[in-house]
Amino acid sequence: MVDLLFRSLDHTHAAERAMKRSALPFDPIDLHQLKRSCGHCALSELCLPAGINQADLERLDTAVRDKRVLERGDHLYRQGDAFHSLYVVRSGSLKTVVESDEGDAQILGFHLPGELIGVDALANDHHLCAAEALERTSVCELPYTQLQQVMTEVPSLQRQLMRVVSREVVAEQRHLVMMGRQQAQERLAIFLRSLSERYGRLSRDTVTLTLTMSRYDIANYLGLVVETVSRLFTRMEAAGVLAVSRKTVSILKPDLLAAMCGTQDSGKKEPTRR
Amino acid sequence: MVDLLFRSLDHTHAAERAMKRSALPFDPIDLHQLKRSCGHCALSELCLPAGINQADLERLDTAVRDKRVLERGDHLYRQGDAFHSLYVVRSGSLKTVVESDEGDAQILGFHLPGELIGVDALANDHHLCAAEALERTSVCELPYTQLQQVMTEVPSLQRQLMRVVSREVVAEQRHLVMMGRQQAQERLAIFLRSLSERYGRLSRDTVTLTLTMSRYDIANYLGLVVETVSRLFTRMEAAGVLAVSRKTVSILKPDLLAAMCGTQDSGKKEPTRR
DNA sequence: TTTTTTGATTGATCTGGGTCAATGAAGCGA
DNA sequence: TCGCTTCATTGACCCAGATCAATCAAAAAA
Repeated sequence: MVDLLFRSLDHTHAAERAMKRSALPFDPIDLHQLKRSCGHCALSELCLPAGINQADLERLDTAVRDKRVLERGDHLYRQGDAFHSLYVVRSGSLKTVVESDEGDAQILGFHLPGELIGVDALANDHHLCAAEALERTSVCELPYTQLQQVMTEVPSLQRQLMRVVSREVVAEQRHLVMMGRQQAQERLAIFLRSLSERYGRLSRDTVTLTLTMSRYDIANYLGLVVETVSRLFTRMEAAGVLAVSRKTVSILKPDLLAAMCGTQDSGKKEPTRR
Repeated sequence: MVDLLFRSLDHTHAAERAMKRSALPFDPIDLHQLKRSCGHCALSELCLPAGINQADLERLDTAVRDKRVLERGDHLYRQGDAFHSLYVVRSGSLKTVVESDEGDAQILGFHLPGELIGVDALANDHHLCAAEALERTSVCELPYTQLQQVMTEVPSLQRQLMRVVSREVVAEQRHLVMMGRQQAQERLAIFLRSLSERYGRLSRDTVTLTLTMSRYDIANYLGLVVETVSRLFTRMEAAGVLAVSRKTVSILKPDLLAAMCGTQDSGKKEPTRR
């Protein structure tokens, strides 16, 4: 809750960091990735290239700038920054956060590989939220003017972008329903299931999740308080549904977890209306 | 909380209604509007045509099907319906609602003239929420395949559509922040101010608002219960901020209302974290 | 017109989850 | 290694807003 002096060009800082880093020893991920194109990307089916043919893919590659790498806590962009590019997460994870004038923040989402961020900035050419890396994270940068150009030439890309943006809208809607209708325990259950499912799409382990965000982040995202989240983890572990150890959470009883997502009326008949 | 039998084609019903209606006496609005094109529409600056030149506007018109008119309570589409078109509200207002398996609903938004709805359906070709008219409402239908075609020919339209979609994302984000961080009174204050501001953009009275939605709808939208909303109206009227009479709400002290939007700490120093 | 239904308001009471406070347990820089 | 800071957990208490219930008014049906 301190400095929110808008820096219009975070890019410069990132560039500096990138240069420093390349002078450092072992950083094999970076080097590999720089050579890769959308056509060879493991994420292609989740990402913009989905359903686009080979020739058009090459065209798309011209609109993708070199990947950027962020360390934990680095900002991809800050609230108020001028808009230049959309970003696709390549590896790692980020959170997007809006901060109100009063100083309190709301986390809008956690973003895993293959997911697009920055769409909110299209409305008025400024980022309305900040994007911050939760761990070492690399992203593909899509400078928007170039992307637009390619889209006019490749209609299927235009269609695909709309689809991806729509996914973003849907995710926000689900978040909204959670905030409006769900009880605390349901929220956490939904969050964990959704995370597990998204891990699954990335062909990761869907049972043992490694949370890259803090309890504070989880609580904030769920519209709760950190103490409540902590208590819920404890309770769900006691119920045998989860095994919790710090950042590592294992889903021991997926069916029970799923049951906790609905309005878990363990006695009432009619669902609460509110 | 009753019938959610998905009808894949609500269009047919609307068509029937339209025919019936045209046989009825006085309905001058309809007749006028049918003649109008995007180029002459009073909403053009708020809507898709914004920033598009005359020649391209004519092209856009080819992608806009005849307007549809809905009566209060009519559905523009239902949850689960197959996706065909986006819609722009022309006059009147609608609400979009998701209903969970458990039967309880969450209102995602209220939609005024110039606003686009249906974007969430692009993700998987099915509407994930229902859109229901709150009063007699007319919309412009944009069949998506045609819209796509025109967009490939008119890049500025493509850009503009992304901008409008982005506005939708931003609105959802604001809703989310409200649900996550704001107290009950702040939520209502924010809601009223936002409504007033949107009325202003439509050059309507920003002081005396005519609410087209019920208290239940407002409460649901705000993640509250109808009793709470009712009490808040009473309290804000007692405080001299509002004059409330059924569906008509006048903002007597806009500055006070604005002050109620922030975390109104009438004593505390640090803003609550949560 | 009267009856019925639906929407809105108000009061009394209860509770889920927030607030406050204390204690551990990592991680980290020096 | 030792403080120091940050993150996480747990307990005791409290309150904003939900629930329950009753009344009233408007609108729709009869």
